Amino acid sequence: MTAGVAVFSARGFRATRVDDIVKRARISHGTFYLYFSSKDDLFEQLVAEVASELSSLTDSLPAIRPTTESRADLELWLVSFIELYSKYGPLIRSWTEAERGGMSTAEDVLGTVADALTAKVKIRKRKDFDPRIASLALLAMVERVNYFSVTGQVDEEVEQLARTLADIMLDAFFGAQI
Amino acid sequence: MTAGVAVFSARGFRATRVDDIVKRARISHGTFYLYFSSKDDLFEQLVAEVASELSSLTDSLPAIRPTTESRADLELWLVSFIELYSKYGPLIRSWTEAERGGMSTAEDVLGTVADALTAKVKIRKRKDFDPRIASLALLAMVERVNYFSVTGQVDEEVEQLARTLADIMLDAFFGAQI
Amino acid sequence: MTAGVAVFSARGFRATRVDDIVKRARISHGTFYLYFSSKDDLFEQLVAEVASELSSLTDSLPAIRPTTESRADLELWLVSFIELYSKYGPLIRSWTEAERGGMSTAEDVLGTVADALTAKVKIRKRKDFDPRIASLALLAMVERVNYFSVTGQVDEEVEQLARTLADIMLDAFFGAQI
Amino acid sequence: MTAGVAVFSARGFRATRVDDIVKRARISHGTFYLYFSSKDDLFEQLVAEVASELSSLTDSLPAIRPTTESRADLELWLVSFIELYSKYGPLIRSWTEAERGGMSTAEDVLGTVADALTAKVKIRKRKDFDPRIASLALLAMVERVNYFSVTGQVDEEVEQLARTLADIMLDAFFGAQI
DNA sequence: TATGAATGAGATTTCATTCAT
DNA sequence: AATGAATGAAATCTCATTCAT
Repeated sequence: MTAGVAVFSARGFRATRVDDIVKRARISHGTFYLYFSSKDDLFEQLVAEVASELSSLTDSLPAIRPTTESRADLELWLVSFIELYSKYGPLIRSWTEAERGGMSTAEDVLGTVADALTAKVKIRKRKDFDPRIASLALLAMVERVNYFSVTGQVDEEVEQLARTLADIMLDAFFGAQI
Repeated sequence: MTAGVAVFSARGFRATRVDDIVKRARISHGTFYLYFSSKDDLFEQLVAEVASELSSLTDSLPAIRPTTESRADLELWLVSFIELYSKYGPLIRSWTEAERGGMSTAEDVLGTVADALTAKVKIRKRKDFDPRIASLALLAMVERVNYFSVTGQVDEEVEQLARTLADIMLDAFFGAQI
Repeated sequence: MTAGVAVFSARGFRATRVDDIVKRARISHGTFYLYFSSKDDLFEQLVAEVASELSSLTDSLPAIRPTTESRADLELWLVSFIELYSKYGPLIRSWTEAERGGMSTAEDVLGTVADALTAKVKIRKRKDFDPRIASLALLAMVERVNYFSVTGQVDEEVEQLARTLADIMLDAFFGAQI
Repeated sequence: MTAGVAVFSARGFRATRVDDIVKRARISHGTFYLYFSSKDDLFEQLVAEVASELSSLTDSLPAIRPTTESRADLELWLVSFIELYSKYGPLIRSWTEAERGGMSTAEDVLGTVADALTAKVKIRKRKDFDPRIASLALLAMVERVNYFSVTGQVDEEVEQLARTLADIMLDAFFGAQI
């Protein structure tokens, strides 16, 4: 599974051959099929793992309020979120690869996280925009910034990133900096 | 090329067979190879087209200031940006699929747009965060929201989306609502 | 036909595409098929031309005797033979490419020349070897030496080559230098 | 590889389909590509093998002197050379087919053998001709005679052929029969 | 439990030939 | 008489999966 994460992340789902995976894992093709019924199966197991971690993280999302404590909580949560993305970001991207019939998509899962975030916004100072859209937007933001961070195109510390993103999120939700 | 956009968008790069493309274009395999030297070649031409449109759009990005006029300009620009994404979003996503050796990546191009955006922010009220990160973040946001919009998971009008996103961007840059 | 000789010579029969030929001749595919019913047809016409020239040359082969005059005649003839090979050598080689059903092969034609040569050897001083084998051998020799000459790996004048080859041939037939 | 020799010999490089090879070898296409990365690759491996055998044979070439012992040695060597040609002759011919970029050509290799032969001629009674040309010429002769022998157009025993060819060679080099 | 050679269906690509203009 | 875009049959090559050991 570790090899799977590595290779799917590097090449995307369709482009990775099970040969790539078994070579990296230093096992034989036969052994691969002893543990996974197919390439799809491995991918689905991986995705289930990510979805589950993402779901736990979602459950731990703090209430979002325009207060200093809430801000600190959000920053901490964002650090975890960013770290999850550091590990699984490219895998989640490859999950997005179109037409994987039946399987829940990365977008579905992120939609769920966005819904949770929406639900956590306790006070709405701004009546003029849909908090769900904002949530979606903000998660995308986290994801992308993390991607650039991972690829070395942005070189801030995780804590600094979390701070910047928390700023943007709180401004977005409450219309002014705390 | 139109058929190419359609099929690559629907199925992703690796998953589309040139047979899908020629069937949709109602031409033969032979004809396909008359105009494109390979499946990769078609994809690269498509990508070049998108990159070029994105580049033109980037050039037309207005100055970002905490004023009402600037806000209106930004909203208009965002409408164009969203529309470009409506057309090419899934293609850009499939562009991300795996290391496509040599070719400039979707991320590279978006990084350029982010740089342009950064340069357009004329007044910086907030000294505490990197405008480049903010730009990256905000574009990701636009992209994602658009995706949900295209797939029908969000059903606001383009204008309403542009308004919401402009709000978030200006708040992010200037720390307060105009 | 000129383009055909050039391209078949350079790439061999199977490897040349009619596209190569029409590009070099600066005509269209349509025009090609106006004059030749197929790629095979062009090749066969070319081959017929070569076979005919070779046949004329064969007819002019002088009697081979261990005399100074005969030697001079043979040298002159070899000059013509070498020149024919300079022009058509690679084409004849590509003619050799196996399995060209029905068509007379390059080997058949060279066999005919060898038979003619055999018939021209008027006096046999050496009873211990088959003049037909010698003829075959000697023609091969001319062909090969010419090939190296054409490709610049041997840089003697045609006349010098003819002299050397005449020496070998006469020695071969009569067992001693004239 | 055995199947490859057989089919390339019978049909030439371009004309043989990998389907011909796998059918003859009674394996699947997949298996073929397990061992050879392409049709070209198999051919190159075959060619390397031939070049290596030819090179060994070249190393064993005896010194050429106008003596009875030398003559016997040369005859023995020619038998080996003819036998090599019986096995690989048509393959070597198909090697000649067209520019096969990068790969050493059959002509290059034969040039090497000719150089070795030149170097082995210990005494030069005749100052009037280039031994390299003679060597080239003589090898061509062996090759061609062998071809006719293989195709049944000449039906002498290998030993008899070797004898005839040795005669021609020694006459050529020393200007008189031993 | 592990292996890896073998498979074959399916993908991409080539190119001689045609035919409407 | 000439064109060249279009064709499609046939070739090359890929890779997820199996199975005898």
